[in-house]
Amino acid sequence: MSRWPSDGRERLRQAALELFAEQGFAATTVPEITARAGLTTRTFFRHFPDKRAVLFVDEDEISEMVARLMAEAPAAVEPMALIRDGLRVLAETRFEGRRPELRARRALVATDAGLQERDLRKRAAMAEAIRTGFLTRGIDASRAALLGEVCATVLSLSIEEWLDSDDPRTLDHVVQATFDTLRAELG
Amino acid sequence: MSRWPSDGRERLRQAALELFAEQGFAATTVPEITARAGLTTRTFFRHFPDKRAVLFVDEDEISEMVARLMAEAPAAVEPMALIRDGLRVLAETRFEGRRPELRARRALVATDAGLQERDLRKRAAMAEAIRTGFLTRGIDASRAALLGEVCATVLSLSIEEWLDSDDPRTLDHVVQATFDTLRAELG
DNA sequence: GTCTATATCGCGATAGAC
DNA sequence: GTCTATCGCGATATAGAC
Repeated sequence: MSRWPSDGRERLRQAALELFAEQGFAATTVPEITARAGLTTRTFFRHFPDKRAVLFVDEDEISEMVARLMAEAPAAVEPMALIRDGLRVLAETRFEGRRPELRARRALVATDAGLQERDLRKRAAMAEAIRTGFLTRGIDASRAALLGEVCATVLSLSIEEWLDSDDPRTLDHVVQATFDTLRAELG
Repeated sequence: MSRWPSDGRERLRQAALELFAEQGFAATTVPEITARAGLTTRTFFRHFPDKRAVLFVDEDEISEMVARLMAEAPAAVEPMALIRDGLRVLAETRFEGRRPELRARRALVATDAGLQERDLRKRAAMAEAIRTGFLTRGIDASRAALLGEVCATVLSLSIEEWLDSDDPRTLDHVVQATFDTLRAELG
């Protein structure tokens, strides 16, 4: 057995989420978090690059998932079809069924400017992953960048609408509706 | 008369930009900046909310400009026409002729994650200003949000392309070309 | 203007897993 | 032995309170 209870990272995450919920993000200090987790301040920064990172542990996972989905799709699949299918998979595996949890997280992020900026970086990372995926598939640079940004935009707006409402539409339905609205707007 | 040469804010900004260029953003401390400007650390934070803000002094101005342009346009102007004209004005008054300066700024922002996040917030602020403008003009909420985001996306991608190349196209031309590409992509 | 809290990170030591 | 997680101490910068 280890001298220290294992999985310190997860204990730190749990403690941090509890404290953020109890007293807010800004009012919670790293020493408070580590005290609750039974660790030291220094240890916190070995696991997380900064205090905000606790709320964005899955940031990289989405980009990796996007990269994998795009790499695995047959070369013949057209860009917009790939986007449609990819967003459906993303919606079903990472969003559907988590509405309450995601709402709570959104409310917390809304309380702090630093968290909002970090959230924007997450969106940018997704756009970048899509751009890279299309470049790898042989799409030219400006088309790839445009597809990445539009895809990230449509997804984030759709998530907002989906979280705002209580109607039983799935996120994927909202995404398709957003694309339709966009087409109508530009056309 | 003041005991100190006036316009401390501008001296701070100059000193900061020099030091950022000489040694990088992260390696430059606020005490260093204020020492060069002949002021105290406290004075720096009276003028700027944080170290990054030095590079984003015009952040609010663009949002205000967007709000004004949208409020002044006749009610009969269609959304996409308003966007087209608004982006043209923005491109001509705030970007055209500043390519070298904007390139240097972009290179600096690229060196620091914190600066990139702040840059993303600037983009988000613009999208939000456009969204609010359309809401005021009576457009429904989801259309307004979509128009704001798409507009911000097209502008930022166009700026990137315009800064990347040395060709003599104006930013406004690149913006229109980006809209055309987007239409083709979705259609 | 001064003072202070807090975030962040570098370094060397230590404990246990393998 | 090596590798990794942790500790304890301390330094510095940012940022805000007073």
